[in-house]
Amino acid sequence: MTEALALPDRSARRAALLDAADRVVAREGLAASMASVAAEAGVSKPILYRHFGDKGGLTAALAERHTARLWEVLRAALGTSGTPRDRVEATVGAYLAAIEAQPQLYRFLTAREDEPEQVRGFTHGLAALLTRGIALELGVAPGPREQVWARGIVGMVQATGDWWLGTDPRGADGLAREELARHLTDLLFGAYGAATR
Amino acid sequence: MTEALALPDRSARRAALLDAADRVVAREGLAASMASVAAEAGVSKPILYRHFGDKGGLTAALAERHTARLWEVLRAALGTSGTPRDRVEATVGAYLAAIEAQPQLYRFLTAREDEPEQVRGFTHGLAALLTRGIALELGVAPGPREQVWARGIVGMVQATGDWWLGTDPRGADGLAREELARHLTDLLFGAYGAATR
DNA sequence: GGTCAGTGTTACCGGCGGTAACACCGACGA
DNA sequence: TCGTCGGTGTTACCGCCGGTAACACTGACC
Repeated sequence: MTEALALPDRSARRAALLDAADRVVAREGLAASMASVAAEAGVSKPILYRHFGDKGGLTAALAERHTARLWEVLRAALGTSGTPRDRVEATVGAYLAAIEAQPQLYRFLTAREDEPEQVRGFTHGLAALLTRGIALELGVAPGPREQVWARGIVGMVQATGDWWLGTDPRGADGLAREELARHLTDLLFGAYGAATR
Repeated sequence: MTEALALPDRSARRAALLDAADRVVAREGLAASMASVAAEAGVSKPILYRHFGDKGGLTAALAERHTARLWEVLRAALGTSGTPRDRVEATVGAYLAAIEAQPQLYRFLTAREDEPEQVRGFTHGLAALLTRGIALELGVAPGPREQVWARGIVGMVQATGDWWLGTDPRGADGLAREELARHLTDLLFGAYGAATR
């Protein structure tokens, strides 16, 4: 009974809280605290905790909200016509474009998610998606090899992306996004091995 | 009360403090705090801070102490006779063996090193080492491509290693170290691209 | 009109990284 | 013999964090 009234209200509030979290994360990045999110939303902390449980819950909710859009972009990139290499390069480039557009958000989402087997997690979801994608492209069932490859590729792109965001675009090591994507794709397609042969 | 310590000079004290830090990190991992390190060493916090400046300084000192040994191991692995692929697999395996032997330590050292351009850093050092190694193996001067590849490989191995340490060795996704190293080496040598062709 | 669930608040907790302020002690010049 | 002075140690604190207990208000329902 009361739920019929509470539910729409709750979901609207939740959206408003997430809006506030978005703004704070965009402004403060990794340093975004629960207190600042609450202040930004014009409410007090316990409201935040009643909605999301703890900070991990807020992070997960934030991730869900943004990954939907990222999934679409990545899926589109994976659907690129051309060689498998083209598809990988497009996908890597799309991911890099996403983190370049909202660097603070992605730094926040990929920040060391503390040990307690947080099944939900941005990186975890990304790896799971990629595991399926790889298995599909290879035409096999997902196994340990696909899992390892997916984790590895995600780690590789995240690590280089993180480093890249910290470099001066105009500095000596300034690198265009396309060039970074090309180097990474080369690596994934055995350019290192080929060069040493 | 505090008796003792036949006038240890600064470097001896420093070594004792690092010994204590080693023990605490091995025991508490990421949760290791400055207070516990001080307690373990039987001194008070300000002593720690006078020696290392801040927590980043302690971490850097800990890293220097252990990376020397790791560098040797990796260099030995890179000197393996055989194909380039053999060398890469041996190197990846050596790194995985190191983090398997002291998981808590490596989790601590690779934990998100906060933004403030901490030039010293375990991951940074590793990437720099690998950049030179790759350039050497390719017979070229280190450039953007080598930097990207090094960062990428380090990120890839760290990410998978981290994930692997968290899996149950006896579980369904239990994976032997050698198998993980082999999958990663396959990936680096273009097995994914080859399989999709 | 009294009860009661839900929504909101304030004010607190323990723990963190980091530091100010003070106590002690041996060396040394008068 | 005394006084000062620098180095080494301590205690006790700061501000901030994530998280919560305890209480105030409000409005629907018997």
